[in-house]
Amino acid sequence: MGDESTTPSRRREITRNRLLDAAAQVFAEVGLDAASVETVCERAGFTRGAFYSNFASKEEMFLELAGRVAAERVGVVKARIAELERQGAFQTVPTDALAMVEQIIDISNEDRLGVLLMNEIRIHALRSPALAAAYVAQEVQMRAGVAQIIEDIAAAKGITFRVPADEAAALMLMAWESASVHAVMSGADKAQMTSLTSERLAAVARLIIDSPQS
Amino acid sequence: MGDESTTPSRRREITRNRLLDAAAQVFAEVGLDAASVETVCERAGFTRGAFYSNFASKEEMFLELAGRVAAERVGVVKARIAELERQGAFQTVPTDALAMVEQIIDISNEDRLGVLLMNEIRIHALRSPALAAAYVAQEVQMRAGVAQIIEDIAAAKGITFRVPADEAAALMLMAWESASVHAVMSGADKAQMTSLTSERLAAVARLIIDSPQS
DNA sequence: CGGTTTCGATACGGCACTGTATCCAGTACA
DNA sequence: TGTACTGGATACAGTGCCGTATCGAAACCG
Repeated sequence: MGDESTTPSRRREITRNRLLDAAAQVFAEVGLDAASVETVCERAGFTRGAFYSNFASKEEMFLELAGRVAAERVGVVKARIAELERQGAFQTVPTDALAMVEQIIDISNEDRLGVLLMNEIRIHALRSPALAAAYVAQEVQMRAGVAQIIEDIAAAKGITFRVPADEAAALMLMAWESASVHAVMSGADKAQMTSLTSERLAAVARLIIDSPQS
Repeated sequence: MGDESTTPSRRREITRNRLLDAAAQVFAEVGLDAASVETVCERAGFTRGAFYSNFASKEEMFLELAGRVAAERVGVVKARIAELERQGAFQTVPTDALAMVEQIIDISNEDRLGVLLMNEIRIHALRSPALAAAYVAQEVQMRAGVAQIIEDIAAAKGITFRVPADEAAALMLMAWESASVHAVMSGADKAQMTSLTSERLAAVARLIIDSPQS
């Protein structure tokens, strides 16, 4: 993905980002198809002129947004790994599965809109090969990252698992996604979301860990 | 929810169903918002006149469709339970987790469009309380049904689980949904879908079952 | 069989959104 | 500080879709 040709000019970059931010909100709220270009622009404080000067179409913009979201999510996990390794936190990580999970989750504390946006991306990925590619790529990265964390913790605490780290990671991500959806659907606020999600993830973690906890 | 006032007339019922069937296809293919009432009608072999004579709006129709799909899914599981109990099949169920799961799954052999439709319903349920209610109700029923099957199998084969049947059921459904999505997204055909899904489910089953298999 | 009712087709007005073409202002650079 | 250019606003024509109102024909019933 290279630069177009010339420097994208600082100003242009800013409006692009503001448009993308607004789009993330609007797409999450009403969905890609129901969202009009106009609504996105209003939210960003621009008119459609600015939009078509920066993006070829709503769909093209959505593709870029999806990539951006994916990159950001992966980045958060990567950063978390680095941070944990840097401060050697794995030794001090609590024994309790629930507390353990909560510590990891808290970083990627996703809100209602975030969940909606990811689901919006997902369903469109089910219909568009281009989006699907981006989506599965992100998922692979996420799984690798989570697997890394899992392995680190396991090594530090002498835990063994009943399944390979990669599969464990897949299960955790699956549970995380599922729990988020349930939380949002039952109208939970952010605190409840975190609570419900981490509880559910802890249950999976207990299932994965080889030795029954104390 | 009672009858409107008079008998809905055989003819009317038929066109309603044809419209609903067409809608299920179209909604699955392009999504609720992108689907025009006209497209649905064309697919069903009617004009918009027929539609507005039968439904107040596209959204109202979607709500009804969602309920119908939910009822049908639950019905399939219920029927499966009845069938298994009738023929006392639990004794003859294979020991291998994978074969076991495959036997159960094969009934609800869902295709690409089915997965798309369920995801479409789900994401709209995330935004509409009415749909959310229907969705979680269906999920509760499904979980209960699957839990029933799990308990029956466990009793028949003297297996114990590391988690309560209800939680095990939730995990299985979660894995099932997740695997279906992955299969569709990677462009798998129906056979591959079944294969991938049952493999994944078997992995979860192995994780849930108390004693490591033979 | 003839009247009545029901149901779906056809016709119409209207709206929201799209994409482009043109215009104006702020910015950079000499 | 003047000039060239970039970026966003405004204006416009076109399109698709919606929901209703009206009409014709098939089913229903005495």
